[in-house]
Amino acid sequence: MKPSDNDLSARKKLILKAIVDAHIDEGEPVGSKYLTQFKQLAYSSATIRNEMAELEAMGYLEHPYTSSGRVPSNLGYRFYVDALLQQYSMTAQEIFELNQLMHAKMLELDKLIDRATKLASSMTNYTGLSIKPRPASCTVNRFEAIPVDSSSLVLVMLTGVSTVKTKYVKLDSEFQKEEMIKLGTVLTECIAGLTADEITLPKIMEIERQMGVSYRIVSPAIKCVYDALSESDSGDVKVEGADLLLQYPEYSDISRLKGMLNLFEQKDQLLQLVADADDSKVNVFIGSENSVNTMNDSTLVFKTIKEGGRVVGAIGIIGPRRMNYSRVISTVNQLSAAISETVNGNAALEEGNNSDNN
Amino acid sequence: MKPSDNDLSARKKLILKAIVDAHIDEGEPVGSKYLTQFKQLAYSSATIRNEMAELEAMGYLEHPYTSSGRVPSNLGYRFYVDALLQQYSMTAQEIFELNQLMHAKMLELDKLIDRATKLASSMTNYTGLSIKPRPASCTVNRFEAIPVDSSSLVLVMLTGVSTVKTKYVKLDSEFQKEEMIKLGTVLTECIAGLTADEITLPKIMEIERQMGVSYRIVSPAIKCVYDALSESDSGDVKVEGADLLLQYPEYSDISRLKGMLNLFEQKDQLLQLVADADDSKVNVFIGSENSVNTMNDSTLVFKTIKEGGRVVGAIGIIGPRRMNYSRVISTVNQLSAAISETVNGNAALEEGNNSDNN
DNA sequence: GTTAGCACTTAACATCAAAGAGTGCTAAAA
DNA sequence: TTTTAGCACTCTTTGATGTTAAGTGCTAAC
Repeated sequence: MKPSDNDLSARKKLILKAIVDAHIDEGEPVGSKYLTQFKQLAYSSATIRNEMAELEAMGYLEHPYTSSGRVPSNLGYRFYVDALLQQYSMTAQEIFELNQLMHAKMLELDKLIDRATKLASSMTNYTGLSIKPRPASCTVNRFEAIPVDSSSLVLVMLTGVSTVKTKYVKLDSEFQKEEMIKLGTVLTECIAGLTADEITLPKIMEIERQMGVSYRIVSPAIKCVYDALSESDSGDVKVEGADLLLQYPEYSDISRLKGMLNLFEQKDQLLQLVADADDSKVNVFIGSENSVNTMNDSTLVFKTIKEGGRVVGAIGIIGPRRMNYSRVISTVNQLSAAISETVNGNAALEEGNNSDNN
Repeated sequence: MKPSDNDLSARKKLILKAIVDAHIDEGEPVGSKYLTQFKQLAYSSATIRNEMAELEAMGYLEHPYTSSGRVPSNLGYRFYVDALLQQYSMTAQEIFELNQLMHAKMLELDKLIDRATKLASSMTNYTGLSIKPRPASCTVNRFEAIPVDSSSLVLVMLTGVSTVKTKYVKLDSEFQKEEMIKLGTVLTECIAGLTADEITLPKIMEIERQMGVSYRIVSPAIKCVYDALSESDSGDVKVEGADLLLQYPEYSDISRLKGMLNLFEQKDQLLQLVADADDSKVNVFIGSENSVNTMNDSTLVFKTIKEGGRVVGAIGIIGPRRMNYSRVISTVNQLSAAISETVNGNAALEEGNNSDNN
């Protein structure tokens, strides 16, 4: 907070906040006369007008046209979010729903994120984003091979407390069950904990050596492992409640709506955004602050979810720039925190207190 | 085809087809004069006008208002699709892309369906639906338990050639690895092939009896099995390319667009639609022919995908009622057939001809 | 420093007229 | 009997015009 950034008189702050609040409520440019109705602003419209002109000169407000009320600029929203926003506190109902979610008997991270996103969307009435990033350096802690028949097996890969991957492996020729089972042990021994890039040719040769006469089983299997580690789980973005956007007048403009729907299709762009973001706090991208040019009148709020140290997902809310920030931010924060807690608490609860979790 | 249904003179058919084609092309009501430009219709506008009036009386055409061109009614489209449509033949490019998809080295049904849907959407320029119905009576052929530590294990359930489910099972107390492994064998012995409903108390007691002293391991595991069989995989609908809708003028109308986006959110409704549909052919739901009232100006085309005898998914295209039917129908047909083939060919290819499939 | 007053700007809305497209009907032609 | 030309009629679309209302900027007075 450099003084130059924050060089607003208390009255200017009051007025700016009132304008942003009013614009969020009403959705329309707010004029000086309208503001005089608030008793915190016991000034004439002319005075407020002067202040507004100055706020505009400083870049916090904008003029749609020569003479209509003011609208906050990106900078105005930014200042509002960073400095003027008061804490939102959840209602009993919301806390109840959140607890419901968290105590639901499911540990699967994916579904947890999906449900939290759905909840976030319905609680805020904006569109929710359930984001599962491409695991940057996914590793497998343990391999297990399950023979299906003489020429195929299922490779089960345990990657962490809440994720298991399976792949069907089709073999070139026939093998004994024992050979297949051995494959699991050998893979675990040789390449557990490695990323896709670290599986080098020498490693593979070592595996083949250990498999002895069944060395031909290795090549197709390794292919699957490689797939599972890299390409396979290539990140996913789910959109919850896109239709909710339509209730806000900003999206009556077809071209703006198109931009938004387009963005929803470009999952890569969203994944990138999340990948580049700050892990430690709620991220708020107001209007065109981020690289995504199509969302000039929208805001994206999201927070990542970490398991151990690694980002394993994110939940987000996207809606009109004119959104209820305090509510959205607190909802996203609480929900993501709750998930992180559940997922990470997991390991700590090793001894298991009841049979209700699976 | 009762004669009464098909009681249209050759000329009426010609005119109806011309009207539907023209309306699909132009998107606007088509008038009598416009039609005279086609040389198959070597009549004056007045003659055509008379025929149009009769077609309207028969219910095949509609009048937006007293005097503007005609638009096909649902019945008109229906007749067009059932009786007037000529076969579309794919371009070399399209056949190439389709083959690309099918020869891609992935057997996972889910991803196959997703990719096919994406392809269908991009080939037709309409929105794609990737549908994986709630498996009505999912059964597990084989269970395998993988010990993780002394109080948790991963239960791997093989349900078919291309599906594997895994569940983390958290146990009440500590068990030996051997006990866990035995659990897999016992489960396979006792409840392989059963649906969720068929797992009765006697069955469970039998499992516990067979587990002997480790009987306490059964209860949490059964819970997971139950989850996996019923609730868990509760059907999924993915929408590909919702933004494509916006290029068609019918969706410039916000309320119509809203109906569509709303429909996309109500996955249950779509799942139901697919569940009720005919397995054996491409289903075409024109306008409000189906129960979904919100899609009066849209058409849904889809075909289910079967593995063995069971419906395991569907791919569909949804777009304006005024869509390119021959193209959409053939695309959906080809893609779903290709997937069915790949999936079902699977079993037949047991001996494996190369290592390229996993 | 604050306020009242007033001229000015602009969007939004309603009204109106003219243009255009297409029909239905009648009567004539084939 | 079928087809066609002609014409009056209906309804949408478009553009122009004027009016209203909201809100600003500025100046001068408090």
